[in-house]
Amino acid sequence: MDLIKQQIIELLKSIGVSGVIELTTPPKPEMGDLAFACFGLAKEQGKNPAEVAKDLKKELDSRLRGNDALEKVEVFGPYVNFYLNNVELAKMVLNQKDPSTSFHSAQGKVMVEFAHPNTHKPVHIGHLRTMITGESMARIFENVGNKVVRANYQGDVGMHIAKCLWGIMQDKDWEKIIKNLKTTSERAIFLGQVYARGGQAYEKDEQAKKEIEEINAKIYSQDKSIRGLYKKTRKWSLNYFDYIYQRVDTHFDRFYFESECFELGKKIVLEGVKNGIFEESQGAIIFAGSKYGLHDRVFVNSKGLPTYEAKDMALARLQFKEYHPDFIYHVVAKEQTEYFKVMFKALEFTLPNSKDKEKHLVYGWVSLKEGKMSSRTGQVILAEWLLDEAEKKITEVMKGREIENKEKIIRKIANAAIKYSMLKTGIGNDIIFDINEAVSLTGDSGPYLLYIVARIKSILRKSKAFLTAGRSKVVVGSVEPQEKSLILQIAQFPEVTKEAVEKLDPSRIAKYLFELAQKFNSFYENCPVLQAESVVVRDFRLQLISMTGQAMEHGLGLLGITAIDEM
RNA sequence: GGCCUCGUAGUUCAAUGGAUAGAAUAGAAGCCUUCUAAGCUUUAGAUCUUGGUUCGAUUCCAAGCGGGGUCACCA
Repeated sequence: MDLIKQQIIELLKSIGVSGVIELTTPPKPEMGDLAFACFGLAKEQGKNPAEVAKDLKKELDSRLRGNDALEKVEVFGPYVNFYLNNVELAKMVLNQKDPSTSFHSAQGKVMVEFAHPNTHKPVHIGHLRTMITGESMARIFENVGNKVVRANYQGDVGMHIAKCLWGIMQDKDWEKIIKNLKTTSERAIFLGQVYARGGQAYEKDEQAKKEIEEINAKIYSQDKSIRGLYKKTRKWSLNYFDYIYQRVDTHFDRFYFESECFELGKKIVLEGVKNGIFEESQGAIIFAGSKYGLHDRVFVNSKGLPTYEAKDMALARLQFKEYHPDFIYHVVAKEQTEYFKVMFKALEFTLPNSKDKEKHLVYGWVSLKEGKMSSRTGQVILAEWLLDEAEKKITEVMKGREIENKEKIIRKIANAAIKYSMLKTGIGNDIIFDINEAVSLTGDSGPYLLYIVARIKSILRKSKAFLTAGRSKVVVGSVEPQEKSLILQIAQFPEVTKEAVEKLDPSRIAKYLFELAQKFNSFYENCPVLQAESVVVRDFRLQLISMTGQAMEHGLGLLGITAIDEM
C-alpha cells in the first residue's frame, strides 16, 4: 500500500505539486481508492479548489498510460480521486510472502514495566488492564524490531502490608486460621479480606492506626516478631501472581521489588539533600516540584522511612544500570499522571541520564457497569473472578459442541474476550466494563475475531488440493467488490502496526482487526470459495482467505490473543 | 479552590482540521437442503452550551455547564 501511495505522490510531484502530499481514503468505494485534497494547493494559487482539481486531472490523465497500478483519475468537487487497477492490486497483495510484515521502526531497547501488583493485596480488574495492555505493548514494540525487556515492579514493603498483617493478627487464633489455608486462591482471597479489614481500621480507629504504623516500621527493620509471617504471606502473594500471569499468558524478564529499592532510595535522597536536590520540610524530606510548575512531594517521611517516591529513584537507577534501555514505559493508570511528572523531574537530578527516557504510559480506569457486580472482596472486583466468569459463560455457549481440548479452547476464548474488551477502547480512556458484553460472542468482540480464523481454517482443511499444491503464483481474473475490500484491508496491516507503536495504543490494532473481520464475513457471504465458479477463482480465493487468516492471527498475537483452529 | 482530563445514537465505543459523523449493542424487518447463523442484509437513532479562528471545526482557542483524577509524610 505504501508503494502505491509513493507512486501517486511521485506522480503528483512530477506535475508540479509541491510540499507535503497527503493521501486520504474516499468515503465510499465507488469514489475511488485514494484521494488528494486540493485545498492547500488552491490557496497557494489563489484559485477555487474544484478548479484546481479539474486542472490536475487533465495533467494526470495524459500520464496514466503505461501505468499498471492506476486505472483512472476522477474529480469529486475539490478532490482528485485515484482508482487502482483491481487485478494489479490483487496480484501485488496476494503474491506477498506474508501479509503481516511490519514496518521496521525500532527505537532500540525498550523496557515495558507493567502489572506491578502489591503483595498482600488483591489482584483486581485494574491490574488486568495493565497486564493486558503491557503485554500487548511489549509485543507491538517487538513486532517492529525493538528489543523489549518486560519488567514488573512488585510492592512488597509499605503500609499496605502493615495493614494486612495487622488484619491477620486481629483474630486470636490467627495462626490456626493460616495453617488451614491450602490453595493459592484461598490464601489470596484471605489476604484480600484481612487487608480490607486493616485498611478500614486505619481510617477509623486511631489506636489501630498507631499499631499499623508500628508494624510498618518493623517490616522495614525486618523485626523478628513479624518476619516469619511477612515472609510466608509474601510468598503466598507471589505464588498467586505467578498463577495469574500464567493464566493471562504473560511473563517477565525481571521482577523488581520495593524491598530491593528502599535502602538505596533513601540513600539517594539523603545524598540529594546535600546537593540541594531535596530539602527538609516539616520533619520530612521533600522534592520541591512547585519550583517547576508541579507540586511538592515527600520522599522520606518524618519517621525516616522512604516513600514510594524515594524507592522509584532507586528503581530507575537499577533499571538503567542493568539494561541500558533507550526508553522505559511505565504502564500505570492515569491517576498517577501528576505523580510521574514530579518523579521524573526529580530523576533528572538524581539520574541525569534518564532525561526524556522515562515515559508514563497512561491507561484509563476500569469500572464495572452499574448493577452488574456480583462478587467482591472489599470494594474491588477480582481479576480471577472475572476470568472465571468469562469461562463460565463461554462453557455455557459451547455446551453440546464436541471439540478436542475443549477446556483449553474455552480458556483461550475467554482470554480473547477479556483481552479484546480491554484493548479495543483507546488506551487512555476509561472502560465501563460490561461482563456480558465482554464475553458476548457477537459483534465487536474477541470471539468474533477468533471465529474468522476458525472459519478460514475450516475451509483450508477441506481444501486438500490447495494444501498440497502449495503456494504458486496466484492468477487473478476479475475482482469482486467484497474481495477488493478485503484485499485493501490486508494491504493496510503494516501501516497499522506502525501506528500502534507511534500512538502507543493497542486499540489501533484491535480496531483494524475488527474491520478485517467484518470485511471477511461480508466476503464469506458473497463469494463461495470451495464452490467457486472456476479453479482459478477458487485458488485465488483460497490464497485470499489464507492471507486474511495470517493477518488476523498475527494481529491477534499483537494483542496477546492466541487464535484457535476450531470453535 | 489550583492544575490535569473527559462530555458523540437508549447504552458502550470510533472519527492526522476535510467529502453524507462511523461501528457494536438494544429495537424493527428479512436470510440456514449451500465452505461453522458465534454470521449476513435492510431499517431507525447522536456531536453538552455560547462565542472565536478557518474556505471548512466532533477535532484548535476562550468562557460556561456537567463527570472523573490529583494537589506532603499511602502505593
